[in-house]
Amino acid sequence: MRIGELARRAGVSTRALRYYEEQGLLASERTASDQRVYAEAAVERVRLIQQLFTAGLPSRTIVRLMPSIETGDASPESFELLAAERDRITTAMAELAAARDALDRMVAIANHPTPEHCPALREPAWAPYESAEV
Amino acid sequence: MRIGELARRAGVSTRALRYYEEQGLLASERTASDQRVYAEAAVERVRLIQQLFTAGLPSRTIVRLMPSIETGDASPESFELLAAERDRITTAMAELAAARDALDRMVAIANHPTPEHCPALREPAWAPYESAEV
DNA sequence: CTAAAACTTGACGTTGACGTGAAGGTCAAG
DNA sequence: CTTGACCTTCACGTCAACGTCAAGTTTTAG
Repeated sequence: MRIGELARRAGVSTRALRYYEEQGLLASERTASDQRVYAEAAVERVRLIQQLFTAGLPSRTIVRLMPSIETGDASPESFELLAAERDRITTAMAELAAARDALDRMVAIANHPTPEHCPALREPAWAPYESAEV
Repeated sequence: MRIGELARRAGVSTRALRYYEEQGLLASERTASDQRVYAEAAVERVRLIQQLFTAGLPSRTIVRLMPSIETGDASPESFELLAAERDRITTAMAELAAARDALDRMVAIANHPTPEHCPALREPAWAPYESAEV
């Protein structure tokens, strides 16, 4: 398949696919007139790349994981990289949960007509801030 | 307190604090010679801002939430915004979990000497990709 | 009094994953 | 044959949250 069909099927732009190739994330065969040709597996490959981008992995890191993706082996460096990224993602999830809790506290307080009775007010991670004391 | 102390206590740079003020996220009093002066509550305020940044909220959105933060009220628009961001964070957490699972599958496969016996190979979200069929 | 530390505004630089033309070749259909 | 969809490379633009000088002022310590 050519680049337009892959883009549609994988849900990305053709520009993104050329960018992936430029970064060494996605190989392609070429026709006699230099048009890119992809195998079926490229669709899922692109979706995996997108997933890793969404998880905050930069392209350089994904490139370094490519050998493991292609061959299914685990060089000790790749393994370490996988573990490190796994930890980073877990940390990011915890930070998201903390931020969501902060928003939830704001919602809870906003819903209370008498905030004096709300225990969340006594853990003021978002303490009211009127102005500075000169 | 002045900007340097606030920066140290909140764990950010002075540049960041001036940026927050520029974006309307953090007010400050000024001395006669225009130096910034902050109240104690600014420390936690900055930490909240950092937490929301970490959660992916852009400064424009945080600015729009500021009235709720300051007054503790819930204008319907602020409430909608809070709910929308909460949902976005929940979605982001799910995406992170999915990416982490993908990395875990790679680890699991790498640990298997005989991948034919590994059931994860039959859900190839990361299907092997050698080259395109011309 | 003086030197260092801290502060001010202003303005350009960085990073990553693309967007967006420009200027032109290629390919299936009528 | 020609039109229009699709493709190529090249290259500059974008956005956000700051980093990093520059050049001058203010505050603090000795």
